[in-house]
Amino acid sequence: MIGLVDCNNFYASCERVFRPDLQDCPIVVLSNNDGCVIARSNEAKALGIPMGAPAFQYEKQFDTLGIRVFSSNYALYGDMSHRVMRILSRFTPEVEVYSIDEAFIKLQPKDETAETQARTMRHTIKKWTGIPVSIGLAPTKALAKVANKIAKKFAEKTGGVYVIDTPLKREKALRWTAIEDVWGIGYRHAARLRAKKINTAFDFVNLPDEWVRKNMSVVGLRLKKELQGQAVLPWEAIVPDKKSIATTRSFEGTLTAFGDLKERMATFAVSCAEKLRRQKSSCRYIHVFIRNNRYGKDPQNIYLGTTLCLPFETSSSLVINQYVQKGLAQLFDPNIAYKKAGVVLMGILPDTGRQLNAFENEPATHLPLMQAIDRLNRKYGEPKVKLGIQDLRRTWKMKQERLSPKYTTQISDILKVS
DNA sequence: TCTGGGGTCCTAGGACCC
DNA sequence: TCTGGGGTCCTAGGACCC
Repeated sequence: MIGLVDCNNFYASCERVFRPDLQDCPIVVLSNNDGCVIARSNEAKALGIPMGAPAFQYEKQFDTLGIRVFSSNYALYGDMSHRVMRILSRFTPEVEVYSIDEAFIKLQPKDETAETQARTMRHTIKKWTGIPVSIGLAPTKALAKVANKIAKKFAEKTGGVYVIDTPLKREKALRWTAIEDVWGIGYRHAARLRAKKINTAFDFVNLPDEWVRKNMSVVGLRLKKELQGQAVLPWEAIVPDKKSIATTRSFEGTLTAFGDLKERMATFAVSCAEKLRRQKSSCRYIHVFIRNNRYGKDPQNIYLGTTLCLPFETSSSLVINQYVQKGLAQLFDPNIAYKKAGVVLMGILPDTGRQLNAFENEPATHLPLMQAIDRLNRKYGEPKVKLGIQDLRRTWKMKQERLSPKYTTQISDILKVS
């Protein structure tokens, strides 16, 4: 039996763990730069705050409706996520972490049914971390997703756990699931299917294979089989290496000065390189982009981007930044107010099995230096060792006006009980 | 004034190979 | 009249996920 464990309103629930006074309060959590709403408690959903709502447009409603607003606190969410995942692995060795707040699990029938095991799991997670979860059980991943939705939607009746284990329950569940709520059906396919009078998951699985294959590719076909109870999606036992690594940010205002942009891009380059070294890989291509405000009244969407090819694989912050700066210099146009920029590393390969270059003495990886820097920065927190191009005093801060304490990862933020 | 960030997979078509 | 067959690699764009 495959289970999908999903933390309910994860970010909002994390904020609540250390603030029991907010138990029944509506809560929203904002994206980076306090831009838009990316998580809502049930109460906030009931008050009609949509996902993705721009914060500045909803300030008044937050205020009048008594909605508590938080900036994203990824130190907290990441740590809470770890705790939940660790608990899961106490119950079963087969855990596939799917996202920060979701995991697939495989449950073997033991003395207890899978359902009973799931209920114990749910109880334990709540007790040990304070995070409420829902669990859906079914023969396939896609059906486990459906079961999970039912478990969550009818929590009072299901107690947060729902099992699809008979053809009858499967059909009932599929009839209940609106087409746009199916995992793997986005708004585009949903619109096309709706136009074809395909309104539910049940309608979808009754479409002919050929039509699905032709219009939705093998991805759609796999989904159909999964919903019919035939498991075709692979089980990812280990987290695969990233195939691309990006650091991109919107700026609080806009930037026009070349020097400012250079400095910010260097920071993105260094951040990407660090992530790359963390997975013990090197990259071959670097994409650099700068863009204006896509919501502005400016001439319109301006996206300047270029992809550079390195002469050898590297994970050196120095080399990567050097090429990022080269790309930036090519792109920069002084007449544009830049709102967002980023660096994307591609052509990523593991360090084992590195391709040597016959025409270079030694690929520049600066590995010992990089490792020393990584160790220092890990040990002392906040990048203490930076590149010369990065301004040492200026630390570009995101707009985070409503950040909660790092309750679980920062010693000075730990709650004091008296 | 203010609108996130980071990913994956698939397909079609062009260019090329023997 | 009739013009092969079987591949690979790369890129851009589309669609999706959390």
